Parts: sequence; C-alpha cells; structure tokens
Amino acid sequence: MGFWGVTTTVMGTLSAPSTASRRPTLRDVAARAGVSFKTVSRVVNGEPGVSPGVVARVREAADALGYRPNAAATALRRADGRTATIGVLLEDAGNPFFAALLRGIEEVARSRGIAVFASSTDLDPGRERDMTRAYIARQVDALIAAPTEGDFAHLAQAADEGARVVLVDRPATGLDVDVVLTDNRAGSRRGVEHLIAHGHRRIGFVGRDPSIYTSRERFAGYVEALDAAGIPLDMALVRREGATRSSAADHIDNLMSLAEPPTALFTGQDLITMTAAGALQRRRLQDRVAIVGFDDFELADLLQPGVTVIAQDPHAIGRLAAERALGEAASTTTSVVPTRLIERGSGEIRA
Amino acid sequence: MGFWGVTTTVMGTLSAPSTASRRPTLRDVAARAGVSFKTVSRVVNGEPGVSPGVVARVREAADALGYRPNAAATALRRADGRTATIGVLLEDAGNPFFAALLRGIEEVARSRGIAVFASSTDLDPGRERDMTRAYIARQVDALIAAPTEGDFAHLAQAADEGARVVLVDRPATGLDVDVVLTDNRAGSRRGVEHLIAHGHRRIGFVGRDPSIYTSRERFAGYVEALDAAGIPLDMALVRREGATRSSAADHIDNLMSLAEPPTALFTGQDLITMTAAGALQRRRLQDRVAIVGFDDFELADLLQPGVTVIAQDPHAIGRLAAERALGEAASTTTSVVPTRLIERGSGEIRA
DNA sequence: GGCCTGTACGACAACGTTGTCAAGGTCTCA
DNA sequence: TGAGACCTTGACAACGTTGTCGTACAGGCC
Repeated sequence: MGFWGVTTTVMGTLSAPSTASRRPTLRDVAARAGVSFKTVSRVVNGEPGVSPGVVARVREAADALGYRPNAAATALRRADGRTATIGVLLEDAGNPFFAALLRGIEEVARSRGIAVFASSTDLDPGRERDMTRAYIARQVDALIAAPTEGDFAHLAQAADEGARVVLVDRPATGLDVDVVLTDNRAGSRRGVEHLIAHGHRRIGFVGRDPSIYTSRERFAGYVEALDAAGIPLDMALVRREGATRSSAADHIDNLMSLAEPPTALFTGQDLITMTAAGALQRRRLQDRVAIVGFDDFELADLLQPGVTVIAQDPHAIGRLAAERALGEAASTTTSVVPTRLIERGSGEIRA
Repeated sequence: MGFWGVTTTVMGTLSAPSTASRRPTLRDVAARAGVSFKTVSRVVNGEPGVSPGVVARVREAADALGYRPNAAATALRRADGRTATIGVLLEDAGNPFFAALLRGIEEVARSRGIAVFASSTDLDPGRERDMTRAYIARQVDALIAAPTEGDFAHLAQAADEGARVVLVDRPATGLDVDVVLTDNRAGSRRGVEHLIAHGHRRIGFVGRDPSIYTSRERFAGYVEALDAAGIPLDMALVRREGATRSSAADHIDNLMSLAEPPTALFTGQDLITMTAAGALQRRRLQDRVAIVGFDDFELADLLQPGVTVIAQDPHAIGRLAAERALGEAASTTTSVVPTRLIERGSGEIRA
C-alpha cells in the first residue's frame, strides 16, 4: 500500500521503443516506392494527377512502413494554417451539463476528423486566459468557450489570430462572435408560472451568484413571472449567494424557518435543486412544498415525489456550437436553444 | 425558429481578422529589438548567455507585438519530439465516472502546462483506432486510454512511436504498459459479502456484458463471495447481457417474477443500479429487497432508502494515470485503486 | 603586444510537409 | 510530321522554430 492506499506493482522494465528507427516520413515512403517525395505527398492527400499504378505502389509502401503524416509539419506548411484541431473551455467537464455539451461538440468534431482539446476553468479567469494562450500557441482552428466574467481580451486575441470563437452557455459583452445560449429567462419564467398556476404566491428563489450570467437571467425570469401575475417581489424569499452546494442547504433551512415560509421553491441550477430536494426531505416537507428546478438531472424521476424541472438540451448546444465553429464564417449569429418543462410531481403540489 | 426549434439571430458581418497582418514570428520580434532571431529564441526559452540589457529589449519587443511561439514549428524542430500534449480516450465523457476521471487527468496536466485531447469511444474499436491514429499524427507525448476489447495493435503502435501509453479502468492483454485499475473483484466481493452478512442467500446479479473486463471482474467477485460463504451459484439469478439502460429494467422485472425471487440484488454499474432502484420502486419493493451497486452516483443518498454502493475513486485514477503518463518512464507498473463501501440503507435490509 | 579563455551573439542547416513551377512524355489534329 | 495541349512527375523553396558551430570582442596573463 502506498500513495492513497493504492497498490502499485512493478511489471517489467520499459524497453526502448521496439524499433529504434525513427518514424517514417514522406521521403522514406518515396524511397521505397521509387518515386519523389512530392508524389507521395500527392497520394497521401488524395490530390489528382497521379497515375493509378503509381498510386498503388505508393499506398503499398506507405502501408508497409506504417506511415502517418506529421501533423506539426502539415500545420506549419499549410497556406490556410488549419490544424484540424479545436479548443474547448468549459466551467467543469465533471458537471453533467458540461459533460453532455462536450459530447455534442465531440460528435460533430469526430465526424469531420477534428481533434478536440478540452479543459475546465472552474470559473477562474486566470485559468481561462492561460488555456486560451496554450490553445493559440497550438493554432486551434476554433475555440468554443463558456466564458468567465471579466476580461475577454484573450478571447478577442484568439479571434484576431484567426481562430473562430464560439461562446456557449453565456455571452461575453463587447465581443462580436457566435454565441449559443439556452433561453434561460423564458425557461425560468415558464417554471415560475407553472408554480403560480398551481396556486402559489409565496415562491422562494435559490440561485447562484449574480455575477454569473445564467444566474442573472434565471432570476430575471422569476421576476418577470411574478410581475406578470401581479405578485410583489419579496426579497426575503430570495437567496442568491455562496457556493453551489453547501450553502444551498443552509438557504433552504433558512427560508423554511421564516415566520411565513414559501409554499414553493424555484431553484436555479441542478446541484442546488438536488440539495434543495434533500433538505426538504430531511424536514419531511417534500410532499407539502412544491419545487421546480432549472436543469434536468439523472434520477430526478426516482425521487419521491419526482422533481419537476426546466430541462436544457446541452447536447444540442454542443452540436450547434461545433457546427458553428467548423462551418462557414459568413456572419456572427446568436442561437437560442429552447427549454422544456418536465412535470414529475414536485412542481404540481398545490399551495 | 429553425433547426431543432432553435432561434438564430444574425448579429453582424464577420470582419476579416482585425489586423490583416499575420501573426508575429521570432524574426519580427528580432527586427524590432535589433537582434538576430536566434537571440530572441534564446530569450523566449530562457536560455543562458544573453546579456541583461538585450533580454530586456527582446522582452519588450515581444510584448509589444504580442508574440506567441508557434507550437507546430517547435514540435517539428525539437530533438526530443515533445509536444506538451496528451491524448485521452474514454468510453464516454458524458458518464460521471469517466467525467471525473478526465477531470483528474486535466488537473495534473494543467499543472504541468500540458494540453489534453479528449474523446469518447463508446466502446467502438474502430473509433478507438481512428482516434489513436489522429493522436499519433499529432505526436502526443502520452496516450491515456480505457481500451475497448479486441485489437490493441494501434495502441502498441502508439507506444512504438514513442508515446507513453497508460491504460485506465481495464488492462489490455499482451501489452506491456502502465495500467491504473480499480480493484473490481475485491470491491464486488465486499459488496456481496455485505449482503450475505445481512442474511441474504438468494442474491441476484445484474451486470454488463461479459465482453467488458470490469464486468467480468465484478462477476468474479460475486462468485468468490458466494463461494466463500458456501452458497451455490445459481445462474437463474444472474443477468449479464444487453445494453446498460433499457434491458436492466427488464432483467429486474424478470428476476422479481421468478417463483423464488432473490431477496437481494448486486448491480454491476451505476446506470444499472439507478435503473434497478427505479424498477424496485415501481414494484413497491424498495423496502423489502436489498440492493448494493457498484459505482457511487449523485443522489444515491436522496433515494428512499438511500442506495448502498461500492464507490470507486475515478478522480484519483485520473490523477494517478496522468502522473504515470507524464512522469519518468523507468518501468511499467500496474496500480490498483481500492474501493469503499458506503452504507445508505438499501444494502442493510435484512433477508 | 601576443596569446589564450570565456562570453555574447549571429549564420545556417534541419525538422517534414505543402505550394509553385518547370520538365518530360503522350496524345490530338492540322 | 510538327505544333500545341494535356497529363504525370520531380526539383526546390518555404513555413517558424531549435541545434550546432563559428566569430567578434573583452579581459587576463606572461
């Protein structure tokens, strides 16, 4: 037992690369096929103007030697500077929302032979800047980012360097690039209206920090819905600060301890929703206090009652963003992906 | 409304890269600083033998022009062929287990200035082969893969090309490379022993297809536990085929409809466990049939009863794999990461 | 002053590929 | 049969960087 209780067994000595010979190049293939290396280049790239017999000979030689083109040399030489590589900057690849988004990007990229760099920023602008620079150095063709707040100079620089920049999940003010967003405000409004339709007038809101764009939009939707129904906004029922996880439970406990507690809750993110559902369960209130959450999550239907949510479509966002990033760049667009209300029980509890 | 009900708004015409000038090179910086380009190269790489005054002048010129080294040219020229890039091949970046594993890799990579290519194979060997080739072409320094079954020739080739290969989650027979594994067999045995300790003797097993390594190991642990307790293996209680999700529910329904149904279930993967918990709920059996699942999952503690699991530590696996991939290559090792039993109620229901 | 040593810098080749252009051969048609 | 067009192939420069080597100059010593 060593590090972290991990057992490590030494298996064998690492041999030098089995064939000490370096990796074959165009010249090696050319020598074997008895042609010039430029002809091999043509065959490898499927360019026209090579006789069938020569193509066959070159193919054979390339296969025999296990030739693979050197991407660095290609990137260096190509006139258009394309590297068939894109960079992705997400908040957290471990979060189900971003994980699904990444999968959407990946699918489109793979179908076009594009490799994907991925990294998580954890909302740290410094990390975002460093990773953007690392991707610029590697000449990515496009950069898909869920931007942090603050300074977008590095994203602008990426665009200047010729990378196609596409923002997902949130826009960046003052940057004229493609954006793919969820309709946060309309979704949130829809969810709160759903609660109002079930007779609720004291509806608590628990969301993330207002410094986050999606958090602001979702709160705006909440305000709009109340306003449209003529219900005055009561800031005593609103909680918008602190870290996602630990503080959310405190917020719920706190709201439920009010002299006049809310009869329903609207939660602004999946992790908050889960925590809130847990907190209501602990207080045995899950069948009396209604809850609608933003973001769908695995198992929402297995809780009792099932959790009603406003579902986003992260997979579609990812696909759309990748198609934008890899498609023709005629003009910059903003795409808004709609949400879906999924009724499962918790949102249909009447006041 | 267009594609998928998505609203797309055209925002503006995409301008040509703001400064039509190409990106600055060593030569541009050299011209501005009044030195040779080789001197700039020395300054940029922090090599000794440059006088302080010249260093300052070069730094200033580089900053003024916004110089960033061209990674392709560096990779092409460097003697050791390092690109500060690694490739990661997972089964599915959208699955929480692999997402956490990827985050672990990412953290270690970022701390060392390494960029990470990520992609999902969905257990398709063809996809694994294609992506491996794409990464070889891009000269990754290391390849971290959760290998599919079958042909490992392409992984061997990656190793031949000088890439450090590290396997995670499952080994590949006949490949002498580093491996980082969960102790599947011991974990599974522990889980089944836990059920036996609570008086169960008819314990159902629902797992993934035996073609998957982890599935075989977990079943082996199940068999070992029964064997040690002197309980005969009853294949009528074992279900090991079909797709993860849809078929699992059928398997549970099927097991529970037996003349002598099992009093407890051991499930071999998170998705199966969730489905099984749902199926038991639908049959109102959640408080009568015990269940222990392999893999922890979000919300396992919010279900009623909470779901007892054998938890892996994917984050640790990722970190360990990345450290192996980026560290010194003295010998090949196999690291085994232990599991943890988390009691939450479902596994403590007595027979 | 001549010689040696060490330091600071520059010239140039090379990495493996793509783009440009030219050379040689075959074919067509007057 | 000769001119022109087309097709196939090769020679060579160039991409931006790092590695090797050479050169200029300052300082120390006899």
